[in-house]
Amino acid sequence: MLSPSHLGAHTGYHLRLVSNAVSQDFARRLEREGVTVAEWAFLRSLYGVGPIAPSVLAETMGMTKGAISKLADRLLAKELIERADNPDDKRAHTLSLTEAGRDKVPVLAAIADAIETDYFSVLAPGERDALRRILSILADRRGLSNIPIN
Amino acid sequence: MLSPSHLGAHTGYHLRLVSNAVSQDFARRLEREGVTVAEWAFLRSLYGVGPIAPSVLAETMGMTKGAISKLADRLLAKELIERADNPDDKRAHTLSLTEAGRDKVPVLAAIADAIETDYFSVLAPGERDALRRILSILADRRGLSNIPIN
DNA sequence: TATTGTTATACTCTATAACTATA
DNA sequence: TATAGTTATAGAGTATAACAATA
Repeated sequence: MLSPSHLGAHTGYHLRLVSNAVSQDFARRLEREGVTVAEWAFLRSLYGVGPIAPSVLAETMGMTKGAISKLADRLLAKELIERADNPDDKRAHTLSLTEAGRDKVPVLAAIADAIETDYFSVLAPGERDALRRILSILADRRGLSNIPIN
Repeated sequence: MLSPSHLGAHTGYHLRLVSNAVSQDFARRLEREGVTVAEWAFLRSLYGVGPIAPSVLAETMGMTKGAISKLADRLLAKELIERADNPDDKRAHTLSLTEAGRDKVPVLAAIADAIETDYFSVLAPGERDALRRILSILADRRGLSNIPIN
């Protein structure tokens, strides 16, 4: 090899470039609503379902129990979620949205929708479909199902 | 709207899902060489060019001066870069690769190449081209040129 | 006064592991 | 012993701002 490949030679570089821009913009807009991207994913995961154990959330969100605990602490402090004891197992408990949390989800979803439009409406419909299809191929191949936070 | 859009409804979600997987795998492999993704980008930016001022690096890498200072401190400690005074301006100085740093870059580039193959060779050539083209459209539209770190 | 660069502070996310309480 | 969850620690990234030295 004559010279080591440069940063832009890799698809992953371009992927991160666009992904980070979208995520950072999303994070900035969510910040005005007082939540982070991780908190949005957490709240959305709780929306429309019954009380969930932290361990289940850790599994579906691809985070450790410790990370879920910290996130839950913040959301409890913001009174967007609430904790309840599990009567069957005194070690365990469940998390669910408060009324304020339930009200918040559609507001946050609207922000996510706005980001989608702002960033991806420059693509022709066929292009956006192609992007989604290619990303699905890559995700499926790796068995990715966790919720991306960064 | 009947129900707030779900996490997977947004292209940005799928973008982060794949981008994070690639980056985290890349970070894990770089870790064995004792560097982070940010350090790789830093080192590659210094490769093949003359001594560079931290402020210039901050600009090209899209990081603050403070972040560049911290990165530079780590790379100095690892003896992969060196600092030199600027004789024309006593406030300023420049950064450049040490011999060890120059030797390291091709090794790290090979890791980046391996990641490229591992993740993206599942795509047909036309698909990979389409992905690169679509990402370019999105990056150009936003004037993105910074080096993505996450 | 403005600029170069360092340093300090603070916050998010990540990972590991020690720990408590209960099973 | 094993499991549910919390808490502690540490590292990497982000951002803002105070600061020293020099222009």
